[in-house]
Amino acid sequence: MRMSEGVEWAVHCCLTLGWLGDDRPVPTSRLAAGYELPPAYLNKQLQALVRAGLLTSTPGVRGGFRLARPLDKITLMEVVAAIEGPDDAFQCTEIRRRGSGAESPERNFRTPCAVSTAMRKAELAWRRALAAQTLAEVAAAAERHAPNLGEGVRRWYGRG
Amino acid sequence: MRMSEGVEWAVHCCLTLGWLGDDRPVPTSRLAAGYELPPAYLNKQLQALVRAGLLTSTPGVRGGFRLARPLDKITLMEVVAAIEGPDDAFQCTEIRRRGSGAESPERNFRTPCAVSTAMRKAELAWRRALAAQTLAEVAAAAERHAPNLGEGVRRWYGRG
DNA sequence: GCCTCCTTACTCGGATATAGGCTGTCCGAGTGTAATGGG
DNA sequence: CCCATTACACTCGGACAGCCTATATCCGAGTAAGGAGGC
Repeated sequence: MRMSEGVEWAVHCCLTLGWLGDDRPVPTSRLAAGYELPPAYLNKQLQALVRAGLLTSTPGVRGGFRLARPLDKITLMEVVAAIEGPDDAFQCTEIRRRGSGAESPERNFRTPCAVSTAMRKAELAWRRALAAQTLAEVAAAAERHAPNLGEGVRRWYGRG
Repeated sequence: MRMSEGVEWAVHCCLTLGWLGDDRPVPTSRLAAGYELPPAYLNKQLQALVRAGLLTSTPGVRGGFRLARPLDKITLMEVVAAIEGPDDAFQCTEIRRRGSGAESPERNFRTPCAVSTAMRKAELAWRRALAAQTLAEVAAAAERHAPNLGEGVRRWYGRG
């Protein structure tokens, strides 16, 4: 079970957009250069963030992406869901009904599968932990070890 | 991010072995028939459980697999780790060091990446929730809705 | 009748194909800019 | 000098290949059972 690499890219790009701060959109090419990522593929990931309502895109010459909301209104859960999709990692295929289960009609399969319930319980804890952290908190944690991080980013993007 | 289907198979097979109860090993072909699963591929998953120390295998005519420990000594975390491997779902590739980061030598990259830390925090919650649930508890939850479940399984496997 | 040996069938274990999804790339539609020509 | 027009360069957006892992399968090594033969 490996999470898509796009999640890492998406979180970092959102943080960068937050540090830049102003409302001028940033094109994919610039963000890709800022992390040495393949521009076209990064664009694909940013499109997913737009569809999820986390970013807004503006076409045209001075176009690009900007945050749809401030960082303290975006949770890690939203970014992960935007890239990875809404499905749970564990997907119950109801194998309990097949084979031996099919031959015991006295069992009621209306009640949810106990295995699925247990796995879902754990995933819920994961989702809660993701939803409890906003991107603003992550940005603050990053700046705790590098106080002038935002300034450096603004300088690199030519927005000092 | 989709978890391997083998996790579901592994948990259900362990529960079945627990319900059978006795020490006679159960071959893969029988377990596969009990859930209508491809026998050879199920065997591969059970091999992983053996390597993880959850099952023991015995070759030969009356061979097969049996539980290495009782169900209350096996957690969901162990089964997931046995099938999915020990790696975290989110793998930090340190993109912060590339591009703009490479040109700011004043930043200290000794401290862990804040994004990675936040994601790891959520995954830790997931792992804790998995480790807090034993297979015995899952089996008990399943029997709560179907009291004679174990008996039905034993009958199907010819061990009434 | 009992013990030993041998054949045999069955099981696990790893090596080998196949498929689906993530990764990566390319090209077209659209838009704001900037130059250019006319008034 | 000012304004309208037009060509253009740049951006997003979706459609198109490549690779890597999960899925599925097959065959060989090993083992214990069960039967046959000899004592």
